[in-house]
Amino acid sequence: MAQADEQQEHGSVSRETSRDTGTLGKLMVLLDLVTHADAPLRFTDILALAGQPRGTLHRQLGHLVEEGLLELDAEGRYAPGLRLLDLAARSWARNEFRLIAAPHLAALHRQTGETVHLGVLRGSSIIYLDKVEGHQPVRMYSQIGNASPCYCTGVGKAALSVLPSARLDALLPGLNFNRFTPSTHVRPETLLAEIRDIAAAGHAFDREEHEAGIRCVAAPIWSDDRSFIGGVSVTGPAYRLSMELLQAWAVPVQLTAMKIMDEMRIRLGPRR
Amino acid sequence: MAQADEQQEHGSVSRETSRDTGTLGKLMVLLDLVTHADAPLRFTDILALAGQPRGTLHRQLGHLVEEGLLELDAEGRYAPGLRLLDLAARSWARNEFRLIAAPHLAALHRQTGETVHLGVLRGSSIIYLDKVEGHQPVRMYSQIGNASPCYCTGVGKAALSVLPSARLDALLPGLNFNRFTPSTHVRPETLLAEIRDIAAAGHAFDREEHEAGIRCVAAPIWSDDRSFIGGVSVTGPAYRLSMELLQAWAVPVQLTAMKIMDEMRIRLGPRR
DNA sequence: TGATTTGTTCCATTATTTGGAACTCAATTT
DNA sequence: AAATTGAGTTCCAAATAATGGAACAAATCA
Repeated sequence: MAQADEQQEHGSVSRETSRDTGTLGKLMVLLDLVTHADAPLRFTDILALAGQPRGTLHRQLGHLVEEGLLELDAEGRYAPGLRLLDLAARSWARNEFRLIAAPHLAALHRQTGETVHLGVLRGSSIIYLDKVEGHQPVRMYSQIGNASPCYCTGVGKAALSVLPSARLDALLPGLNFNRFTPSTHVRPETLLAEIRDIAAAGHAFDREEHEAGIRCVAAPIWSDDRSFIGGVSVTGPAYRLSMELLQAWAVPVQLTAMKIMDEMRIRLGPRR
Repeated sequence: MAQADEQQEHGSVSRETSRDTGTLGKLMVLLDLVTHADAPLRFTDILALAGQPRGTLHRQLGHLVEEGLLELDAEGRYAPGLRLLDLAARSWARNEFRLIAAPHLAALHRQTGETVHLGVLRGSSIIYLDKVEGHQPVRMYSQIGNASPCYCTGVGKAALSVLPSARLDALLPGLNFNRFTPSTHVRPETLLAEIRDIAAAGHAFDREEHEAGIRCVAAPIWSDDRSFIGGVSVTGPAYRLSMELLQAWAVPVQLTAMKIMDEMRIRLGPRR
């Protein structure tokens, strides 16, 4: 089983590295297809995308629908199912890392007045686990649970800066750089150079690299054995957050990250 | 210590009606086991709960972990995986019903100043799809995605009131009533009687039936063919929301439900 | 009306899952 | 230190489920 070890899926790209998870793997490919689409898919659309025999696909989709992972509307279109929400809600509610971090995020928010994010590195994506923001009407799922690329987000670059070099070397070639803004990294070399600087400084900036007009400063959070890597950030509009201000906030952001790590060692054991 | 932040409702727990979804069904049982537990489970715990041969279980869990649906920590304990968050975020972001309802929920919130919920009936549970609330620090997953029983929530009882009687008759005997507060319904007869009243009135109250000190008024939302049933509600603390006030709010809540239904007919087609 | 696209069912073949047992490794007891 | 227990992992013939081609409906089009 010469399988790629651990790193996986870069965003919405198809999974070339087919995992050896038997039947489940095939079904997850379908689930990904439907959830990554930006509109409900007809049977034939999926047929073309999945490239499987009609009979097989029909049964697979039927199973996914019966389990509530997909939903089939009256017009015969497949959409992500509500079962996913229930499962995710439980996953989130109990996540130990998030629970530990929550009070520290709140404190950082009070200190800065800007939006605070908590994210985890998963493969080459950052999955946002929590955020604390102001009074705007809540659109939480718009961030929480969302997977963003690691190469153009503050939390992502901070996370990469504490990744063991072997894993970093394995991950970099697999990235497919997407130029979101003029300042997005698009070459592994420049990214790697910045990651070195970040590792030395202990914090990372997002200089409008993911979204024009949005800046952030982030610090990495990691377990001793690097089996867990994430980060915390303060984000806001560029007109309000000068680079000087962000530079000043690097200290409280790093302190927050350290407090979270300290508590993780206490609560989850120092080992890992 | 990480547990217990969540009220544990176990609505339709064990699946007696083993679905015919082959391998997927068996894996989903495991996923449910782990996500419904209130702490990470060790291999042996799951072995006891699932009642399967060790070899089989080991491979199944391995597949779930490899797909990111479960996570295995350094101490050998299984917890829900982050992949679920990503999937759910996409499911939520695109949900047509939620998107249609959102502006109407916001309007209702402006009108009442209290928390507004949007929920969908799924089996015998209400899954909350959205909420609009005040300025308190956001704990959104604490509601969104959460499955609550239908017999003791405003949205749930409103939903039941528009359920075709055949489906209601099929659903009632399967409920296992859990007395959350002194006023929780615990017998199908009294629940059925109230549902009749709700059907006549067009709105439902939650008189501290799910959580002591919390009241709400809700109205049902349904598609013509009843393939889709949900509801909208205004919720708040009993000391602030007298029954008279709730009674007065029944009108705007019902109006909100109707506006949402009107727009659903336009956007999703009147057929269903 | 016939032709075409779309969705569904069937079933022999094939591949995966199953489950008992043997094995490893660590912790605990004698 | 040796033996015992407990927890987790690996193996492989047998049982079972998935596969995919083709035939069958059902809608849509020309």
